[in-house]
Amino acid sequence: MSKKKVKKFYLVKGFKDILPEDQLHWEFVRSKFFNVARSYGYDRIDLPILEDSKLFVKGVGNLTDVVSKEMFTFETLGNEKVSLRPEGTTGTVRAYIEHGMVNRKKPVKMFYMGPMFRYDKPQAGRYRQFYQFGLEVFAEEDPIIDSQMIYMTYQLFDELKIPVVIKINSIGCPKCREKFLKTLKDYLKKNKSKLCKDCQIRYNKNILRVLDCKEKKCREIVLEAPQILDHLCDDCNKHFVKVLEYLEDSQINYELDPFIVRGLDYYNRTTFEVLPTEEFCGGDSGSQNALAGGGRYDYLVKNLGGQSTPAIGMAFGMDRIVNALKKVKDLELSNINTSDVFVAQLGDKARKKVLVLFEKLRRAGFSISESISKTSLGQQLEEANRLKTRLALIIGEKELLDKTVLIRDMESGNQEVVPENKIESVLELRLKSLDISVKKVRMR
RNA sequence: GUGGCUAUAGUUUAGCGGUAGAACAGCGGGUUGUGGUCCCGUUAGUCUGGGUUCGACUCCCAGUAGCUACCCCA
Repeated sequence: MSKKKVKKFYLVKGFKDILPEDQLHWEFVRSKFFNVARSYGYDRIDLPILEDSKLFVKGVGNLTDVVSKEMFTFETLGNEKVSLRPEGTTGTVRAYIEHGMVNRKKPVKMFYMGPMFRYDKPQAGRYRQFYQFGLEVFAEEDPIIDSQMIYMTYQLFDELKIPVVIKINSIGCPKCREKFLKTLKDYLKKNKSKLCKDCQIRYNKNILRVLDCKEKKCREIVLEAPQILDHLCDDCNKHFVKVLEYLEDSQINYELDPFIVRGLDYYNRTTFEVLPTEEFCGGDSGSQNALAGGGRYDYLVKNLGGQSTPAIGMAFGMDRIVNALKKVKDLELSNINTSDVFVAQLGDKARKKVLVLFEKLRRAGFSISESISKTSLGQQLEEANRLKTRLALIIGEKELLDKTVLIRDMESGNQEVVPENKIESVLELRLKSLDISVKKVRMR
């Protein structure tokens, strides 16, 4: 025996498989998203994974980390420079403009779901291909939309049984931000030498980011720093006050957090992030714990060549949410892989019969399963047991001759012989008496 | 991109400078016309490449991968 080693093929770094055993959780999250989005009047849109690189450079901003060092960018055979989308908002805006959605009934509400790609160093809760669910509302400036989105988010996590806190801030409009940046710069100038190395760089490059530096010495300085909330212009201030007003008296667990600065250039006014509560995380919070985030982007549509259109949107990190969901204790996932009836066979003729019977019952709407490649009855019933199937149909030589079917209750072990032509009605009766809804349609 | 930690069957893991052991899962059987429990059998492993050594899974170095902190973000 030669011990030749076959070279293994590894997953590409930062990419992962979502295995069958994880699909219940994913399915659960997806279906909650769909339900909530649809009930709030959002329509689905599916966008390409590949877009013109320029779109992201212009939309997200070429100074952002996401665009400047985290994009999968390459040239096609036709020399087009394209990128795997790092986020969903920009593409949605492109579609909004490209399909003349300005002319649609306002507001235009859409949701999307799919993989995003960022060339980041992978670690807990961070992958190079990850999945986002996103909501976008176009052509509505009213602050109640901001509040409703936060409201919706809270409902969603409530249904998922993941306790969260929503951190809210307003970063104003370009006008008030400009003024604020000056004030901030003046303040930090005095303390510049005390800031960490990174912040020295940020001071010149993106001074806002100094505000959410985690270094102790920076935090101390930042605590005393002027806050954008105190420097909003009248309009922005009014808008934000309204947003908060609408949230008053709600059950929503939210906090004002003046340090929520988003990393994408297009944001303005209301911004927010969703974090699991500390009690829920226990000790191992991990630093990649933002489950969702978003905000207004009132200038993006115009910036990408459309008419000036106010807009707001947010994205949910599905991988992280699924991860959090696994920590939820009293979670009841309806197993889409279970069935009510199992068909077993013995002998080649019976097998052939079952091949057809299975299809007949399936079409009649029964939730049914089989293990037709197995020959021993023991193995088949074992499978029925594993699938937690309540009833099993058994067909062997004897039943073939008599034109009957044996129905076995897997829990009590009781068996009854039923004429072949009455299978469906008897099955229906038995299931009903077991309080199992008959002809259930598999949830997708 | 900068640090830290780790690497043994599919999974979780034990171990020793000289034969790598278990549990779970899988497969087969006890029981080819009756599942769960139980019993028996069985498949399968030291990340890769160097070095030290009579001998390395063990010690050293490098690579790779995973985890993790920073960064960034979802």
